Amino acid sequence: MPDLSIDVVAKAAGVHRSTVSRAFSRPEAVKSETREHILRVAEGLGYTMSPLAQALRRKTSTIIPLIVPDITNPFFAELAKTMTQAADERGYQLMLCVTNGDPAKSDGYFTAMQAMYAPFGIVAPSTKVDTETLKRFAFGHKVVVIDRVEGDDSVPTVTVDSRKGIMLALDHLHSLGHTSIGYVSGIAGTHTAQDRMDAYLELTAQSGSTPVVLDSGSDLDAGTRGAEHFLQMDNPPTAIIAANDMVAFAVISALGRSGLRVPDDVSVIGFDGLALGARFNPPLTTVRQPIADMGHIAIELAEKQNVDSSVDHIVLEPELLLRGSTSGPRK
Amino acid sequence: MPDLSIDVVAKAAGVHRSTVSRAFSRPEAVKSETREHILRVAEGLGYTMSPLAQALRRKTSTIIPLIVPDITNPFFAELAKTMTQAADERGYQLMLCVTNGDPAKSDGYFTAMQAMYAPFGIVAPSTKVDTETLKRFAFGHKVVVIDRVEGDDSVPTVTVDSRKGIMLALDHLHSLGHTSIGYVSGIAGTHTAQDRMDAYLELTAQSGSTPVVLDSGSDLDAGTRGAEHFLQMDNPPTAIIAANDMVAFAVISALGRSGLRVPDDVSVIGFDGLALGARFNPPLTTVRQPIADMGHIAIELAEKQNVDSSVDHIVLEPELLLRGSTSGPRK
DNA sequence: TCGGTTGCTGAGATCGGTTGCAATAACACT
DNA sequence: AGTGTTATTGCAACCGATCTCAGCAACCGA
Repeated sequence: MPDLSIDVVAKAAGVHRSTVSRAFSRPEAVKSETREHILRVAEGLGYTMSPLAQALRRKTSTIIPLIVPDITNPFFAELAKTMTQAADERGYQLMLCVTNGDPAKSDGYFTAMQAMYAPFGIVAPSTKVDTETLKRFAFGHKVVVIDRVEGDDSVPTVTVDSRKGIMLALDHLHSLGHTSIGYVSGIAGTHTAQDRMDAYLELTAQSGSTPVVLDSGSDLDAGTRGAEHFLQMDNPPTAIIAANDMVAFAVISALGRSGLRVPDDVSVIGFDGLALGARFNPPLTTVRQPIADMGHIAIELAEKQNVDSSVDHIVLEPELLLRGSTSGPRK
Repeated sequence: MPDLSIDVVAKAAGVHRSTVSRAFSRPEAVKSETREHILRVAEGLGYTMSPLAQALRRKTSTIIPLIVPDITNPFFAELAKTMTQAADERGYQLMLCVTNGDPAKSDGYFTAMQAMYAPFGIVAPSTKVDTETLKRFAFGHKVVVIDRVEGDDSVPTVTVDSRKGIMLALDHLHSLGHTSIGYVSGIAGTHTAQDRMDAYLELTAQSGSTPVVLDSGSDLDAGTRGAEHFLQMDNPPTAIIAANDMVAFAVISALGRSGLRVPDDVSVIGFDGLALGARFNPPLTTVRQPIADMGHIAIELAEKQNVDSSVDHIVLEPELLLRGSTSGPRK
C-alpha cells in the first residue's frame, strides 16, 4: 500500500485535494457527478481518510473514552459492551480505559482524551476520589458520569434509582414472608454503593425492623466476610440483600462452603442484573439495572450537552428479576 | 487552556520549535541545560505533546488495539485487564475493540488501527472466520494472535497447551477415582476449543475409556444443553470436563436446577482459571491459563517482531487449580 | 448585453509536531 | 593561527487532512 494520501486520490481523479476532501466530508458541496467519480476512484485505490489528520485539523475526533475502574467486574464489562454498541451506532468509536482504581491513571486518560480531541467522555462509577480528578477536567470538557456526583450539578449523569431498587428487593422478600433481612454492602467509595446502603437502612427502619448490616467493608471480599459474619450470628436473618451481584455471588459461594444452601436455608438477592447471574448456582434473583439503556442515554446526554450545553440528570427505574435465589423463609 | 501548541512553549522558552520537540522526544540531542529549562517552562504551562500530531508525522503511534469478540466473557475481561497493564508498562495505551463476533467490525478495527499507525495489534481468540480477515491484514502489519492460527505461520501466536491442560484435568479426575468422564465443548469456531476437544477425544481413547461428548454445540448455551443431555442419560458419567469456565458455570447451574449437587453428585472441572471461579458455588476447580503471562508475552512478541521481524509461537503451560467442584465419584 | 447571483473548484494557510540539512559555536590538535 | 571535528540550535519542508477566500463559468432578469 504505497501510502494513500488525499493527494494521491486527487491526482488520480484529476481534481484538487480540497475537492476530494469535500467529496467525503461535505458531499453536498460537490457536483454529484464529480463526487461520484472521486468516490469511485478512491474506492478503487482502497483509500480511507486518516482519522488522525482529520482530528488534528478539525480539532474534534470520533473516539470517545469510557473510563471504568475494573473491566473484570462484569457490570463494567456489560456496560462496555452496550456502550461500544451505542457508540458506533452513532458513529463514534469507544476507547475503553481501565484505571484499576488508580487516580493517576484516570488523570492520564483525561489528558489523553483531551489531546485526542475526544468530543466527550464517559466515566463509570468512579470512587469519590476520582471525582476530584473529574472536576478538575470536566471543566471545559464534556463528561457524563454513570453514577451520582456529589456537590456538582454541572456534570450530566445517569443512574438508576437506588432507593427504588432496594425497595423492590425488600418488598419481594417481605412478600415471601421474610422479616429479618440482612445487607452486605458493595464496593465502598462509590456513590451508588452509598445510596443503596442508605436506602436499605432507611427503608428497613421505616418498616419497623432492625437493619442488619453484615459487612460494610470496602473491597471485593465484602461478600465473603458478610457470609462469615452471618454464620457467627445467633439469630441470623433469613434473607440477605447484596449491594451488587458480584457480592451476592461471593455470599452464596461462602455460604455454600459452610453447608448452607440458597435459597433453602437463606434467600439472597443481588443488585445489577448481570447476565452472568442466570448461570449462577442457583440462578440469581436480583434487581436489574437497565444497563443497555444507560449506555445509550449516556451518549445522548453527551451529545445533547455538546449542542445545548444542557446538563441533565437521568434516573432510570430498576426492575425485579426473579430467578432462583429467593424463596420463603425456612420454618 | 488557550490551545497549547509546541510553538507557544518555544516562544515562552525562547527557543525554536524544533528544539522543544527534541527536548521531549530526543533528550540527548539537546544541551541538558536548555532541555531542563524547556521542560520546566512546559511543565509550568501544563503542556503535553499532541499524540495525534506526533503519530501523523512519525507514522507510528503508541496505541495498540486489542481485538476481542466479547468483553462480557470474563476470560477476555481478564485478558484485557492484564494487557492494559502490560501495555502501559511499556508505554503503550491499549485500545480495546469489541467485535461481538461481527467480522465486519474486526475489519473496521483493522483498517482503523492501520490508519492510526498502531505499531501492532493483538487479536484474541478469533473465530476461524475472523482468521480470514486477519490474514488479509496481517500482511504488512504486525499482529499477534492469542490463539492458534491454522495454516499460517507468519503470525506470531501465544497459546496455552490444550492437550496438557486436558491431560491435567483427566489425570486429576482419574486420581479421584472417576472412570467415566464427559465433556462439554466451548465456543465453536475457535481453534482452542477445537484443540481441547480433540485432546479430550484422543486422550480418553488412549486411556481405553469411551469419550462422552455431552454437547459440541456452538454457542454459550453449550453448558445448559450439556447438562440436559447429561440428565437424560441412562448411565451418565461421574465427572464432566467443561471446555471453559463459563461453560462449567452453566453446567453446574443447570445441574443444580435439576437437583444435582456438585461435587457430591457429579464432579465438574473447568478450563481457564477465572478469578470469578473462586466465588462460584461451589468454587470451581479448573485448569488455569496463565492469562497475565499471555498478555505480557503477546506484547513482547509484537515488539520483537517489530525489530527482528521474527515470528515466534509461544506455548504456555497450564496448571491445575484445585478448588471445590471435584471429589471422588458417588458410590 | 451587462451587473448580480449561485454553484463548483482551486490555492494556500493551518493544525501540532518531526527531521534532514545548514549554520554557528566551541573545542582539539598540529 | 589554521583546520578539522563535534555539539547545539535554527530553518523549512512535510505528515494528511480542513477550510476560508478567490476565481470562474453558467444562469437570471432587465
